Amino acid sequence: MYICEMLSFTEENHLKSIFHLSNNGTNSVSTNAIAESLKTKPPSVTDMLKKLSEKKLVLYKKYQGSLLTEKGRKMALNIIRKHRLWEVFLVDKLGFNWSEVHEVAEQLEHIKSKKLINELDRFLEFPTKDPHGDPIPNPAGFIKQTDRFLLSELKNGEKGKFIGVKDSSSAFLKFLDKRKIALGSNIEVLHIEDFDNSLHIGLDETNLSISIKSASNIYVTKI
Amino acid sequence: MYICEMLSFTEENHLKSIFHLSNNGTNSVSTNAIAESLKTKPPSVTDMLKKLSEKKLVLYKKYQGSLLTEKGRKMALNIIRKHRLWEVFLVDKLGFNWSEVHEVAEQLEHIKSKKLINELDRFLEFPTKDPHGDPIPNPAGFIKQTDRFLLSELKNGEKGKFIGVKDSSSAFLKFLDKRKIALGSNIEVLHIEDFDNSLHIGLDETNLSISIKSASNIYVTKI
DNA sequence: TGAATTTTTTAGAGCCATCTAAAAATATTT
DNA sequence: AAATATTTTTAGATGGCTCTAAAAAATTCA
Repeated sequence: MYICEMLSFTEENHLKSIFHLSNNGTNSVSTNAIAESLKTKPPSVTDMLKKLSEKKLVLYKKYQGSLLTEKGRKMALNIIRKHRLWEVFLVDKLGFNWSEVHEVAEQLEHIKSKKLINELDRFLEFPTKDPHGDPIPNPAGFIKQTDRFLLSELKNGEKGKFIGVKDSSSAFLKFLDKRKIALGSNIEVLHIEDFDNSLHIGLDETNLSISIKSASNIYVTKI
Repeated sequence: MYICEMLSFTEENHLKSIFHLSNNGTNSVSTNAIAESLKTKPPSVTDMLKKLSEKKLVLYKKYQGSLLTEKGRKMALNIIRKHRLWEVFLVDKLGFNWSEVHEVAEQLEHIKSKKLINELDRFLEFPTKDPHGDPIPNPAGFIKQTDRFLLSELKNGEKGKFIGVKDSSSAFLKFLDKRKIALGSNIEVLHIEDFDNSLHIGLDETNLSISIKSASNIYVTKI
């Protein structure tokens, strides 16, 4: 029988970080980028890459960055699945705001129990998106990404439906809350300011103006 | 502002173990007993006791055993509160059997988030007992124990209501399941066998016989 | 009470995850 | 292409948790 080896929290966090930095596991990722995203130092990452490489979860060649193997990618997606399901639980069942769930989910995602996560999935009625609009991988590690654009990529007059955020920091999510920009909102680009590239947008019955920086953190589907 | 310091998993497990071995924190506990209950070795426990002693969670004098301080007792109860609330969640919401929850709850109890546990408590509608009949401490660390006896302490003809187990190992819980002995069952001691102290008991409409060992793992209230 | 036994601690080691400082490799710039 | 800058790795150290082996203290027993 195949026993899926136990990874430490640190190992799991590295896999997840590589996945996120690599465009769904397709690109190779630099050591420094991983270190920065995990708020650790490059030498620690180098050590970990060697370990993950021995476990066949990462392809690692000195000085050449690292790439997830298929096995590593599957494990990363499993952790992400857990993270996102827990986020749904926290928001839908426990009444958390979408800006509060990340830190707690970072802990919950490391709980080891197949039954737990599958029963949680059922309990939540098999959600397909987390509270930030990100897709939830299925148990086999399959994930489907909907076609999406950054709001900043839309041209004058184009319309989009807000389906996700790029930066899901608490600060940015609270920023959106304050402006009543919620997942599912329809947004129309009314005008793009030449001077600072800020956008005038129509949102439901109101108009408002947001910076280019904010607009580059908002994913939309064109409608 | 008072920041409640972060304990490691290991520290938390030691506190919990001391609590369980000390009759709710009232007795002093031997190093070997802790080691055995945590499946670790005595020298590791000695080291940990020194650390917990420095943190004022335990009163420790060389060779004299260790006693929880009030602060240590509160922290232990907080971990137990989390453990038991998660057990309720697993059984009531996710459909786990009471014999399956312990290992997962051992992981979940270490998640750090006040809001999480308080919202979970609310979501579960403030349960007072876990699936094994053990009382759930309140957020302030207050726990109330109902008057109880071991089934093995009852005399011929006495009746009790099954309210909890002493040994909540998966094996014992499955043993009870098989015999349809469930929390809340009314049990009458019909006869105590001289030869091996085994008990003939009446349970609902049926009679059955159980060993003294099993009977000393079953808590009842006299009725 | 003195010897034997048990319990507990100390000493010393290893592993994991982390760090800093310095060396090596790669990339960039002039 | 050489000099410079950046990235990455190596070397070496630390702290947390674990262990075994041996010493010390406490307890039990004869």
